[in-house]
Amino acid sequence: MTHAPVPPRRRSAGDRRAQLVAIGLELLPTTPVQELTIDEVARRAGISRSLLFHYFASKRDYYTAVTRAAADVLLEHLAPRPGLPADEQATGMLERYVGWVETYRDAHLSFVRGAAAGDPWVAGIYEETREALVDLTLTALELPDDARRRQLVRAWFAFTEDLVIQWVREPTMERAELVALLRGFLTSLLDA
Amino acid sequence: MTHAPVPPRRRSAGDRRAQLVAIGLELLPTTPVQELTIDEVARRAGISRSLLFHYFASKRDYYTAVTRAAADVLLEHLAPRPGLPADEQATGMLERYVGWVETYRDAHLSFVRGAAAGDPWVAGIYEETREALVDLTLTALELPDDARRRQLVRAWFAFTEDLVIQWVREPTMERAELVALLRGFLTSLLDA
DNA sequence: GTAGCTTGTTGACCGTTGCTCAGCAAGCCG
DNA sequence: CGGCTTGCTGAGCAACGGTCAACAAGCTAC
Repeated sequence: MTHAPVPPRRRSAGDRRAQLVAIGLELLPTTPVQELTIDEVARRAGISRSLLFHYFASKRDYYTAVTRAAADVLLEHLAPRPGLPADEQATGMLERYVGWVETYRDAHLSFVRGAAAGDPWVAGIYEETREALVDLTLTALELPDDARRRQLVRAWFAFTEDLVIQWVREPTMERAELVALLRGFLTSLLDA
Repeated sequence: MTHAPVPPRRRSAGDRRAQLVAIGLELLPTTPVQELTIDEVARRAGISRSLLFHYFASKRDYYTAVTRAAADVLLEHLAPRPGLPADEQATGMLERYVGWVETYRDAHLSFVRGAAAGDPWVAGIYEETREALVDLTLTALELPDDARRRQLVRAWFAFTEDLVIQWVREPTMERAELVALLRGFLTSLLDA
């Protein structure tokens, strides 16, 4: 009698899609998005490659879905908490951002890397995410958004991203100091 | 009588290597580094795939060589001009950097993108380049380099990179203003 | 000039991977 | 039971990275 090696179950379309995206998210921390192979994902899901192509038209279609899912989780985590005074929202977001990078280090780095990577589609998704973050920040600061301000906030976010990632790897200052520094630069940038 | 379609010539090892890297550099602006195919490169060089593998052990080996070549060109362009007073060096570098991005827009974007991309080897090369730029900046400012300062300068460079790329796409201020803003940001960062 | 060495160069072949397609089979309704 | 929808598979193709044995261009040595 052999241990029947997981008899493949029939699932609803929604379930399968969700399962496949979830597998992609699990793999994200260890593998750059575009490098994960269809074979591997299908194997983990216990299905054939063909089935994956039934749900996602192409490999790109698949990993953009995974990337978008990752972006959504991040955005939701950073979303402003209602009921706080407006000027604390920005600081709160910053603190949540730092906490996020601290907690999900590798996964986040993988996400950022994959996002900036060669593939224009994935890059596009990350662009959207950044724009959304800029929107969040500007409304949190109750500032109107002209083109110039958007550019500055976006660049400030690049600064933040880089510094936080470095800081997590080698903390050269107190956590509070880091947040204060980032916060201070944002305001001084927008005042000038 | 047929037009002999470019009779393949025998070249010295050095020539071939240089030619192949040059082709990679030409392709950089239009194609993310890791996505250029060996077939395409070989075809452009008028040689067989096999020959490329004779000079580069693997595809990765090839495109890291291309990436390194691109990085070298950039570094050389930014290198401090001897004979200038120390405090003008930083501004000069900044201006050359802005000019560089203005001139080579797509190629540079492709380089940055490819550099941050999934492949750890390519990412490593870009890391080195950034570190070298940080070194250049710190010595230009005649500052000692502790870990904290390095982090700040690196993050500032991320800021600069992002802002300049955005600015080239949509100039929201005068060129001089941009350079002054970046320069001012750097000094105020290092004073705090 | 021809034998022989070095070395630039190639074509044939292999394994993997993204992707297609015809068709099987599980569940459900009549 | 027959027939319908639909989740699902296996065989197979094309493209790509990579290997290998062998050819051939140019040089030197006799």
